[in-house]
Amino acid sequence: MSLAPLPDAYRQAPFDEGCAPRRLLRLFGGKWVTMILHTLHLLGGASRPGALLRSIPGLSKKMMTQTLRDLEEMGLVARDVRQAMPPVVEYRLTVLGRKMVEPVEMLYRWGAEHAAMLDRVDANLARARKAE
Amino acid sequence: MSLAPLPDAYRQAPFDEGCAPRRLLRLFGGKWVTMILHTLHLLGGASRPGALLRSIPGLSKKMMTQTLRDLEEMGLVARDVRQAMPPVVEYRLTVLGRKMVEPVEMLYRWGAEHAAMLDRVDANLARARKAE
DNA sequence: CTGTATCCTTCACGATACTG
DNA sequence: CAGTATCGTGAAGGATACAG
Repeated sequence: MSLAPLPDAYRQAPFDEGCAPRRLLRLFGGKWVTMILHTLHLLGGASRPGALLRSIPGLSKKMMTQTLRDLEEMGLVARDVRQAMPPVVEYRLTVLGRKMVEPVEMLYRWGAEHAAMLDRVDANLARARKAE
Repeated sequence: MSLAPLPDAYRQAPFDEGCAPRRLLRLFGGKWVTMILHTLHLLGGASRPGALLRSIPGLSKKMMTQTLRDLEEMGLVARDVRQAMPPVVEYRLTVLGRKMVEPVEMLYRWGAEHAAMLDRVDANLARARKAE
């Protein structure tokens, strides 16, 4: 899996504080951001909070809404509300959001294809910690 | 940029706590992990700590050594020491490390190619925060 | 069902100073 | 030059209970 030549912008200042890659990683830094984007993408169309919550083991109601709010502010996710009792709420990716999902999908794909490698990394870690 | 069909392992349990993608993201969670891997890769061959430190704005000596130790334990980075005064130390990616660099490079590449999109995300965020 | 408000704990990170 | 030790802080995340 060899990589194509790097674009110019990449060569210029790949290490600066505010460079694009660092900003991207910062954006994905939160524990649930990528999970939620990825799930919204996989479920497709509009998703209700309950479904989202059930789809992501370990995710709490609080962290879900908090993360969704952040994604909303970034313009990656839209929230639709239909007043009723009980209320009906749906979340969906915006156009911008669908584009930002690309790198997330890359990561998920790569991770799934190289699970064995991650096993080795974990095994190395466990052995090293034990040797102390 | 359309994506190929998903591999089976990816379909099976993409949401579980211990699934490969989540482990990958967890591995990259540290603030400096990806930066250091990426830099070791770009510099190529063996790198001295000083050079590394100078290449990554904002990185402190402490966080550098700490992160390098972690990467060593994972088997991604090797440390060569030549006893002398002053001592000569070099870090290089292992075979495993060179493979694990792939997803990092993907992120950097994508980030660089879509800097404008990241600008929009940041602008959205700034506007939303200001509107409060 | 969806969302908010508190409280509390943890730990990742940074600043600083010191050793060989 | 490389590395360690120590202390302090903020922010992220989890548990719980409540509200519309």
